[in-house]
Amino acid sequence: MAQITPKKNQYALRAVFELAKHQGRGPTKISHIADAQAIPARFLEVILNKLKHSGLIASKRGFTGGYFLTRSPDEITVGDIMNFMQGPTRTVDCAACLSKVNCPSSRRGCAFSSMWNRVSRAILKVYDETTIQDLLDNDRRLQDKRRQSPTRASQTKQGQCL
Amino acid sequence: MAQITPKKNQYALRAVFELAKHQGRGPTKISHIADAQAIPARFLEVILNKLKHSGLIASKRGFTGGYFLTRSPDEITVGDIMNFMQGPTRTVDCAACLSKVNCPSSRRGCAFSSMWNRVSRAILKVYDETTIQDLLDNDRRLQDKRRQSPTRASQTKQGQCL
DNA sequence: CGTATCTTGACTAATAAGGTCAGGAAACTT
DNA sequence: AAGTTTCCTGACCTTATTAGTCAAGATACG
Repeated sequence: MAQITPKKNQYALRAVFELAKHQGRGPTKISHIADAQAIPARFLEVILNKLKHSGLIASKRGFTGGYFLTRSPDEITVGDIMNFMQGPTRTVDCAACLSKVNCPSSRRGCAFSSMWNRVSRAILKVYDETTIQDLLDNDRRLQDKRRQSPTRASQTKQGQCL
Repeated sequence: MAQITPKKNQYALRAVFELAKHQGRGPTKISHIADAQAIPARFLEVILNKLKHSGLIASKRGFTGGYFLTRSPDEITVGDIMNFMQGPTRTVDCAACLSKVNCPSSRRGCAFSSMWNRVSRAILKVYDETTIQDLLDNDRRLQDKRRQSPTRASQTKQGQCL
């Protein structure tokens, strides 16, 4: 099935989400994030390292080291993460043009370009409107629900679902 | 770069678009569509054949054969094509869930699921709102513009741009 | 010093996308 | 009826992208 966004980006998002959970309580280790969010640790190393270059997260080495957010969760949007992870914008020059060289899209568009642009913007809009804090709130709300009426689902290990 | 939708789907859309251009003038041959829309002919065979199973298009064999639409272009949406091309919906069960087995998404959701669902719906909405006729109208409008102020871009072979 | 952590780039494996081929079946033309 | 032109079908191949691993190094703490 066509994925909305590559796993790598999902991992990045979930890692930031996990960091947000620990916000204010010192650095969080890769190994912990990997565990909590069910991400292959070695792969996560690569991702977090890349993500560091965005400035959204920072790190500290050594025994008490780990990663942490540089801003509060309500000042980070999903869009910040997604945009960084997939180079600059899917929006420009005729999003899905097959032959960018000959496509005069940016000046005049082609029959399809306006639709692709609307799609791109629609996706971006959702990402930009969603902050990490929103996700934390979702999470909290769901946990409360589960506490009220526990089921088999509530036993499931954390971090399985993106 | 991450593609919004695979080329196969883009080809399908462009093929239907091309058929719409010839609507009412008898079947259009694969070879013509392939040519007009710059799609590899052999690949297009596969795509059109699949698309036939959606009922959106039909075919006729033999010397005067080819493909044609079964409804008028304003009764076909891009969503019809996209939905058919990529199996049933990207929306259900936690669109991007990593571990569908353990994910209780459909009943309770996870912190991320509501966002993924909003993304899916946003995409689908654009697709569903756009008819093939809309694309034809775009195309017509752009051609008129070009006729008024011809540039190098206007010389470009047709069908390069999705 | 020793251990635990991040850092980095190069490497490999798996999967999906993109595309091709050959042989057959229908339908028209003459 | 013969021949040609088209669609039909499934199996096949190739390439690009995604996913993931590894090893050696650098930093920091105790």
